Amino acid sequence: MQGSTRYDELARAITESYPQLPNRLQGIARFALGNPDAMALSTVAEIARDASVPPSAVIRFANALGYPGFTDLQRIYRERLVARSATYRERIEKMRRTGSDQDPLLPQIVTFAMRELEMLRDHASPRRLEEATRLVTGARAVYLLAQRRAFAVAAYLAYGLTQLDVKAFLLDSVGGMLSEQVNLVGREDVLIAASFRNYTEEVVNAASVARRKGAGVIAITDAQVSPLARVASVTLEIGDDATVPFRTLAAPLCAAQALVMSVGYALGDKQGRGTRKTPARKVRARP
Amino acid sequence: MQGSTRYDELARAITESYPQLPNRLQGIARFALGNPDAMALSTVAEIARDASVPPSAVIRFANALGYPGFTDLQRIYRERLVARSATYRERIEKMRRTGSDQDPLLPQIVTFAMRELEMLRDHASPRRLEEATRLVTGARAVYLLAQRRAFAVAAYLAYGLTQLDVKAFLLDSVGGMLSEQVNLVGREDVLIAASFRNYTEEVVNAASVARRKGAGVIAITDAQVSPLARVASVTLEIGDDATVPFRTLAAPLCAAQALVMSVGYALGDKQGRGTRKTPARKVRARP
DNA sequence: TTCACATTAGAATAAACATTCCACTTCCGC
DNA sequence: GCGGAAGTGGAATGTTTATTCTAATGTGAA
Repeated sequence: MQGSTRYDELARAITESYPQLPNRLQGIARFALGNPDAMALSTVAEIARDASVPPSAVIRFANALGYPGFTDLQRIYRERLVARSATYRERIEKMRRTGSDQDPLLPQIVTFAMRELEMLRDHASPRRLEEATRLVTGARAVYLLAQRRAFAVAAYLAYGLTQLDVKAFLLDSVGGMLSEQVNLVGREDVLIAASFRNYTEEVVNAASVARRKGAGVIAITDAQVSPLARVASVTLEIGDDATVPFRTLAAPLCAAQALVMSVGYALGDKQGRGTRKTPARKVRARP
Repeated sequence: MQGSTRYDELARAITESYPQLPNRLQGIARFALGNPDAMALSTVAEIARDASVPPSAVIRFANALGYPGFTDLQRIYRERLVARSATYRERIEKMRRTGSDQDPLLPQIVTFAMRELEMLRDHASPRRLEEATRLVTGARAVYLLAQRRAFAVAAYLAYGLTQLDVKAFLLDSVGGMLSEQVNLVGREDVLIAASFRNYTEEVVNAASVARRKGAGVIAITDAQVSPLARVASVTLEIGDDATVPFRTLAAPLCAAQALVMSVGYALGDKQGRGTRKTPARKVRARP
């Protein structure tokens, strides 16, 4: 990752050219350095008012720095505002503009996966993860449910939780007995269900049934508005960036892994199977 | 820190009113929840384009939420953007002071997953992906094999390939009949096996058997030196950074998805099920 | 003091933009 | 099926906003 952003360069350029700038433009330079947020979001007129200059001076300021107009200058400030997680988004934007479907396939997929992971990081709520962890550690048994594309998530959860000696059962609908399997879920149990657009009806229905029976339901899904989230007790949401042309499973699986590891830590603390560290290390070694 | 911002309230309002919203507006609601930065900075036309709706629908969306126009709605998103960059600055400050890795769990996992994806991108060989694709498209049937942690990869491949009308069978060892299942693999078939450290013996053995019987074997594994790679016809390797303290499934699954999509393109071209573009788009829509 | 030239303010203009309107379609209750 | 209401897309509209232009003002050298 590079050390200096376009904004950093701009700020340096303003500072350096400041002495050569005409009077009025110096005033704007001071304003720009001191109010980058305003530069990003205000209109020329507003900035002019706040910096006590006429609007045209603001344009001339942009010109003096080598930009064709204020709009181009403002772009830098806006970038900075969203810079905290825009790296992969920008890359995707660029791919769309250049229309480079000719990139090798795998780098493309990796880029989209990265973007999804960024979304996950930004949307993730530690509180919800805690709640989910509490549900799992307090449950008599944990049932895992997902179909089609999302099935991999349930499969991983079954593996991970079983490794922690949690009683985890994969509702795999072998023999077409999904509804019978769902009936196993009782008041003291927890169901973890994963589903993404377009949401598999059976999964949503099953989650709904489990909830009505008094079981805790943890949803791993792409947005709060997903039908699965609506019937869940806790939702771990992945986030949904419309500019990503297709989905990977990277983010859902990381969310699942976070849950497994969080449960691992919690059990290590509670049951005192060794020190606070020891079980944790065990968990970290093979999650 | 205050409990809830105007943006939080807005997000909640969108989530709650979502079910009552008309179709088009639901699409915008999803976009708005998933792309708050875009909502803050883009124009109506840009948002409309990215959310695949006409511009007027964006206005109607704002109206539906009780705002006189989009401009007023956007104000909320801009507030958030400014507030957010402030707290982020604080966070950096704090991290520098404490110099600690005491991040919440999920951001940590995401960081490691991203590192793995970078490794995958750097190690990926387009040529090997092509070879694997050729094997799959030329096979009578494709068998998927993986155990324990890697099972999710096989599960995904089974789903993805089946979607493409490839005859794909998941060797799930139900009933403990793995060795019998492996005997199904014949000279004209292909076995895709996934395994990572520490390599599951059964998987390596099964791959070895399949190879001796004349079947093509595609390995998804972490390095060329893996015992699985040694018996494979083609290896898609993930790469292995020793500094990453634990593994995620992000990279293996992206590799699997690359294979699925590559097969999808190849079949689209070969079988001429529509134009060059049509099947590709279908694949991209739900990979 | 005067000329030449850069600087400036504010009006004029052009571009971008949000918003409205209307014809058309879809959906729902009867 | 039928009528009405709700939803939808796209063109037309009016507003906001950036930018340009011009006349006026300040500034420094001769």
